[in-house]
Amino acid sequence: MPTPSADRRPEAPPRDFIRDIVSQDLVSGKHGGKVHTRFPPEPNGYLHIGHAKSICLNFGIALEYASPCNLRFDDTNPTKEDIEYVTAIQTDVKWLGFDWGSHVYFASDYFEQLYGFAVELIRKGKAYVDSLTADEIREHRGTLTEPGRESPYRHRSVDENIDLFARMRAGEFADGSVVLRAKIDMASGNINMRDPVLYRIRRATHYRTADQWCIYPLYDYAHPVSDAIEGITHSLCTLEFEDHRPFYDWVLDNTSVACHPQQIEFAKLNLSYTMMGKRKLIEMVQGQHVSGWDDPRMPTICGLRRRGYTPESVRNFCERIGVAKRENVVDIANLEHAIREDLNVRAPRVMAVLNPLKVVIENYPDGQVEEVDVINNPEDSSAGTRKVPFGRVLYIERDDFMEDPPKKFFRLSPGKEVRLRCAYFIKCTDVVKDPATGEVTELRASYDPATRGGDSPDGRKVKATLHWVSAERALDAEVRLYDRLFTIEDPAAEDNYLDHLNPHSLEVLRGAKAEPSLAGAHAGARYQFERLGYFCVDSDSSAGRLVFNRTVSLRDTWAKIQKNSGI
RNA sequence: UGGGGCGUGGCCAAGCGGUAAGGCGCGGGACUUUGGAUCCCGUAUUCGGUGGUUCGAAUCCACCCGCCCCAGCCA
Repeated sequence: MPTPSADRRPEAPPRDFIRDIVSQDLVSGKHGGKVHTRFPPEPNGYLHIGHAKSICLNFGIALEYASPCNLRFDDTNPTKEDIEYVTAIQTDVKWLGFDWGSHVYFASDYFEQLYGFAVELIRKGKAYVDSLTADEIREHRGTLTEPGRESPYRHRSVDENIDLFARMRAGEFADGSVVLRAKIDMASGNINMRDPVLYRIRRATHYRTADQWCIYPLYDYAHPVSDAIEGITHSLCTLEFEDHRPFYDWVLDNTSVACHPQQIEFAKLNLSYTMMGKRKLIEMVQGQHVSGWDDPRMPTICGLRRRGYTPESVRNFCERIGVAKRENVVDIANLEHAIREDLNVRAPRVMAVLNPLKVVIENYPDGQVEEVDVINNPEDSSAGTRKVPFGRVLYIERDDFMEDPPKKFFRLSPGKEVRLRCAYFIKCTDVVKDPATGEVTELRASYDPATRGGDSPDGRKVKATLHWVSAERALDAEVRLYDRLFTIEDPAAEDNYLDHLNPHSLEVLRGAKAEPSLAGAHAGARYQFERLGYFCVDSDSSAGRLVFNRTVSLRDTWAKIQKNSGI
C-alpha cells in the first residue's frame, strides 16, 4: 500500500505574538536564554481539537528551539480525576506526533513542596487559615462592584496559622470547615486577589496519592509553583486566566521558588457546528447522544482519529488558524480542507458504491469476467495500478443516473453514453422499474468493446466518468456517513445546546458494495472512494464484515450546482 | 465612576507611522479517464465610530460604541 509522505512542512514557520515574545526574551536573556514550555491538562476528560491547538503551540515552540516541553498532569482535584484519562491523554499527544521524552510530571508529585511553600507564606504573614464557611466566604468576597470584607480570622497569629494548617493536613478538621487563604487585598478590583483560597480539605481518594492527603491545593496556587519547580519559562494558557495572572505572579514573588515563569494568554479554539466544553462533551457521552468519546462525530482527538483524520492534517490545521487573543469561531471547513489536502496525496483510490443500482450490459458475454487495470493514485505515479474485475452485471451509484435529467447533469440517463472508470464506455438502453412503485430497479446498457481502458479510438468524448463495481465479485460493506453534530454554528452559546443536535449526523448504509481488493482491509486504513470521499476502515470492521467511516466527502461541484439552481 | 481583555473582508489572521500579507470560503475560467486534484483570475480605496497629532495613521493621542471574561473550597 503506497503511502507517500504528506508531511509537507510549511513554507515559513508560523509566527504569532507568543513566538515574538519568546524570541525577544531569548535575545534579552530574560529566562537565562532558555525556552521551556509545558502542556498541563487535568486528567478529567479526553483531549479535543482545542487542546490540539495548545499542544501544537507548546510542543511546536519547544521544537523550534530544540527545547523541552513537559507533559504535566494538573491533578489537584481528587474528585474529578482518573488514571483512564492520563492514559488516553498520553496516547493522543503521542498520536499527534509529539514527544515529551522523559518529561512527564504530575502536580500531585509536588504536594509536599506545595505544602512547604504554603507554610512559607504563612510564616511571612501572607496566608492564614480561615474558619468561615464556604457561604460566608462568598458573602465576604463582595461583588463585581463592591469591595469584599475581611474575614474575622484574617489576623490570626503566624503560630496559630502554622498550627492550624498542620492540623488541617493531619485530618483534624472536617471537610470544608477551614481553608488556607492568601492574605492580599479584599478591596481589590480583581476578585482573584481578594484573599483567594490556597488549600481546601477534601477526604477523597486521589488516583495517585490515594489517601495520603486530605488537603489539596487549588489550581491558582498549584500552577505557578508547578511551573516554577519545572523551570518553565513561558506558561501559555487561555484568555480566561488573564485575571489570574496577578495572583500567579504574587505566588512566585512571595515564595522562594527558584524561578519566575511568564504566563501568556491566548484565545482558545472554537469550531463551528461543534463545541469544546469538557462538561458538555461529557454530557454528550453520558447522555448517549454519541457512542462514546471516540465517536467519529466528536471533536475529540480520539474521535478525529477514528473518523480517519491524520495527525499531519490536525497539525496543519492548527498551524493555519493561528494564535491570537481575539475570540474566534473557526469555520470547520478549514479542518475539512486540511484532511482533504493530506489524503488527496496519500490515500489510495478504490471503487465502492454506496447506493447500488444494478446495470446489465446486454452485449457483454454472459459469464465473462475480465480484469481491468485501474490507477491507484493519480497524485502519485509510483502507486501503480491494480486489477479490478469487470463483468456483465455491475453496480453504479444511484445518484449517477437520472431518467429525466436537467441539462447540466452529464452522468447516465436513457440514451446517454458515459465512461466507466478505467473500463469501457457504456450507453443506457433501457430502464427497468418496479411496476408498483415506479422505482428504477435496474438499467440495461450496451458497451463499446473498442473503448477498453476508457478511451475511444475514434476520439469520441464522453462528459462523465462513473465509478462501478462488479456485481458478482463485489464485497458487501457497511458505510457510516457523518455530518456536523449540531445544526447551528455555535451550539455552546445556547443554554439548550442539546436541542440543536443534528438528527442526521449519522447515516448508516448497510447495502454498500466495494471492489474485491478491499477484502481484509485493516482497521484504520484510509482510502479515497473515487468520486465520493475519503473513508477509513472502522474498528468495528472484521474479516467478514467491512465497516467504513466517511472521513470527509470530496469537494462536490455538482452538489453546488444543484443547490444554486434549486434542483 | 469594579477589574481584565478584544474589535482588520463571510470565517481565521498578518500588519508595530510610509500608503491593507496569507489561508479557508465564495465567484469565474483553463485543464481533466474522479463534476476530485491542479492551474490561473477576481473577492476590504479601507481597518468599530468620531475627533486630533502628522507631509503621511489600521498603526500615535482623546473621547465614544460594541463584544468577551471574573463574584468555585473547579481547572
